[in-house]
Amino acid sequence: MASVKKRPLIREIRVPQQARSRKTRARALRAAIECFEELGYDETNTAEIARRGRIGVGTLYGYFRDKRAILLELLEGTVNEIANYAIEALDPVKWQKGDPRDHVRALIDALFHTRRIHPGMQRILWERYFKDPEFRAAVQQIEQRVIAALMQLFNALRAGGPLRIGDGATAAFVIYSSVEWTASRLVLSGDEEAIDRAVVATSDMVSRFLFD
Amino acid sequence: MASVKKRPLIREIRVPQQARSRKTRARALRAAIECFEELGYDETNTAEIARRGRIGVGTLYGYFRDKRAILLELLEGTVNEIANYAIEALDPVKWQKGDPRDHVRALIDALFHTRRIHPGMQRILWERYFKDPEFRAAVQQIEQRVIAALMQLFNALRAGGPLRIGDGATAAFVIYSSVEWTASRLVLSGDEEAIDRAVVATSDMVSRFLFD
Amino acid sequence: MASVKKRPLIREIRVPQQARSRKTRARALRAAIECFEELGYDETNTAEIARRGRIGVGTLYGYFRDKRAILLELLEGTVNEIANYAIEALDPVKWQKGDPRDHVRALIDALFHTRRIHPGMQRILWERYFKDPEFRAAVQQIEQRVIAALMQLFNALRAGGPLRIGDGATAAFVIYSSVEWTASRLVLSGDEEAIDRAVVATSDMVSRFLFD
Amino acid sequence: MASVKKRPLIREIRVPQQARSRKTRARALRAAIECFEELGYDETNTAEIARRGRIGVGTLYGYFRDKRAILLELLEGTVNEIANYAIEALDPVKWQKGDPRDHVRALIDALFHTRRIHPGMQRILWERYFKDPEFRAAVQQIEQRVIAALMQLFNALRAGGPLRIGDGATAAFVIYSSVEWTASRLVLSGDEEAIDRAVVATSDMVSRFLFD
DNA sequence: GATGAATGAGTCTTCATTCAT
DNA sequence: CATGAATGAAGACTCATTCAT
Repeated sequence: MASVKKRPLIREIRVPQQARSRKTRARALRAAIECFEELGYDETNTAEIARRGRIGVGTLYGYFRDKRAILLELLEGTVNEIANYAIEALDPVKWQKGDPRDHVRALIDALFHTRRIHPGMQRILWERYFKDPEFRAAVQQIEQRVIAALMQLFNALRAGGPLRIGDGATAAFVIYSSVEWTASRLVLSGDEEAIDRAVVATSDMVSRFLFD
Repeated sequence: MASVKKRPLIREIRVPQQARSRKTRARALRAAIECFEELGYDETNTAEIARRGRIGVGTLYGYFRDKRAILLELLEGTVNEIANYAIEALDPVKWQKGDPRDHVRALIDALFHTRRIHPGMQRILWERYFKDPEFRAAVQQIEQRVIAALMQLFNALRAGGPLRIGDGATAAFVIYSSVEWTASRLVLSGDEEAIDRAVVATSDMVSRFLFD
Repeated sequence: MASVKKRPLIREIRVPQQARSRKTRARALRAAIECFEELGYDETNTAEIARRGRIGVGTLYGYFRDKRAILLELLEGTVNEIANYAIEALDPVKWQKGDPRDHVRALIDALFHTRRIHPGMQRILWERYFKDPEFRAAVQQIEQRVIAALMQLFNALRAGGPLRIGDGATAAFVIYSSVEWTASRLVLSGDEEAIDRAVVATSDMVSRFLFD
Repeated sequence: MASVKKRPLIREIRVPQQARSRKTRARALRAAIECFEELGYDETNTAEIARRGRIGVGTLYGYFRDKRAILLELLEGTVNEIANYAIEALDPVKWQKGDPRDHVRALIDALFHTRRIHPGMQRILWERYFKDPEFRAAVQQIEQRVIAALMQLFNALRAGGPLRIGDGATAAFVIYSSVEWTASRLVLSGDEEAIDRAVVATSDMVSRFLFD
């Protein structure tokens, strides 16, 4: 069995306040990430997470609604982290100076190389994205924030000179999905040189799409 | 089962020659696609496939090694179909006449709209892609054929005038993954107008990357 | 299950320390012995064992790796028990006094009558012996201990007067297998008088073989 | 699942008269013996027998009531063959001349060495003996014939000089089971030299039991 | 007569989740 | 609070047997 089940749940989920409690919860998450990475989500059972976290299964269920909740917390954290990074980097103020093409390059380079999350989690992220509508909706909401930031940037850039794109929203989406996917694919391949080459190509593609 | 060890006895998989047999197998596949679409792969059990196909579970296992084999056949068929379509459309001969930008547009339009496979299968395709290394390898092999076709086209196009891209292999990969992913995402959304807009934007992006 | 590969995840087998746990495990074993006795090994399913033990199937699998492990524990225990009894009875010190013929008779009498294990298990023991090479090897190792004890006794007896046998190892094996088999056959028949008569005959046969 | 089931059978079993039919049946038996030998009874499925016999499964069921019937025919044939051999060799007329000890030796030698049946079938024979009461009863009937022959021989031998045994029936049973089992065990071991040594020891044991 | 496609009951085993201690 | 023993529903897969062709 796999995902997205009913939850007629009443159980109170503990929100750790004490230092010790926070630590226990963190241990659980660390153990979970280790398991998911190594084995995948479905292949990881809660007993294994508890064992590696040196806690009881019951304790696990004290901190998380269910197995899926652990994954979602991990995954949403990751997605948000990357999104926040991108959004910050897309701040129009930062693009006022210098060649926008260089900014494009720098951002894409960062996105392609900075893998804050473990590659195993990357795999699971996409797997769940297609499997779990609720999770997909959550991710899409985060993605919308990035796309909105892109559109704001486009508006700001238009002030400095015309962009080649007409429909900013669609352009933002296309650019976002292209970069995201190419990055994900390359992370899975693990080929560092291929990543470097792809940074160049992708930056060129995006810059030409936008600027000249 | 009865004894000690698991069966090394190789079950013969029935290869249908007779009309009746072909029909049974087809019924199984039709039922499977229906289930997978509606419920997802993991959530579909073999009994349900059999029931919808109006066949016995045993019959199912006469035609397919296991549940996974059913999915793989369906998925590989789909991936190949799309790949073959693209490869044919990328035939340099066809690009000799007319504006290459129009060819780009036409191909992307076709890829974004023509979804021969049910969108539910599209979801499962990517889900399995990240979950099942063996399947991933199979898909990547097919993808390589498309990328090779792209590179051949680039070479042919260079004869008619310089391309803006340097590293053809990387450009092909970047274009391929961008288009593929944007298409997949949009298919899932099901928003026809968004697809039309994305066709324009994606075509522009690719054309500018390649040509001017 | 959900994904692609079978579980390399090693299930931890519960080793009961607490009183409650010990009781649960014992209940499982008692239920298993009852089922095996009554129905035979292959004909017993794990659900039936669980039902009779008033425990969940899952609980069963918490204490035993699989169905076979339950049987092996039961069987090896039995075999060992009998073997240990025999080995102790074969202690040369005990044979120093009295007529060796009487010792032979007493031991065979005990072996033929003392059936600590249920006769149904006896049947399964031999059935598995021929079916399950791993189990057979385990039993043979235990048998070797008895045969070794026999040989030591022979050596000790030679001190008190010559034995008629030459090759001690072969004689030990022949005696062992003769007694073992005759006992097993008679247990199955359940005919008490036949057992008594066979004790006499077998003792005579063995004594004459060894002593005069 | 394994053995001894209900049979509310009505199906007519074909008794082959034609030469071709006899051949087909023989092919089935040959294939079955091959499978049983190689894989064991439970591990052999009817499809495999049919495949190796180059006949259809349906055909198989035309000649035999069920899978078990095939085994029983094979097994009973084997048991009878050995029993008949022994019975013939126990004919008192043949023991009139020469030292009875030599006859004992010769017979045991033959029984230990002559393995008309494949050793794999030997294993299955005992496995089924303990598993299948109906088969066990059939075998025991055959065994009774051998034991009866033994008793007749004893009576004849008493004419030529006193035997050491009192209860002929019990002695016959004990000797029979001892020899049978030792032979079976040794066949499984496959150690030719051990067999030779055991022939000597067993003959000595039996001769001393009977004669001096 | 021969065939082999079709059947579906039956089995072991896993694992998320609960709750008594 | 923490624990981990207990649970049992759920699922993939096999195979003896039948019967339409």
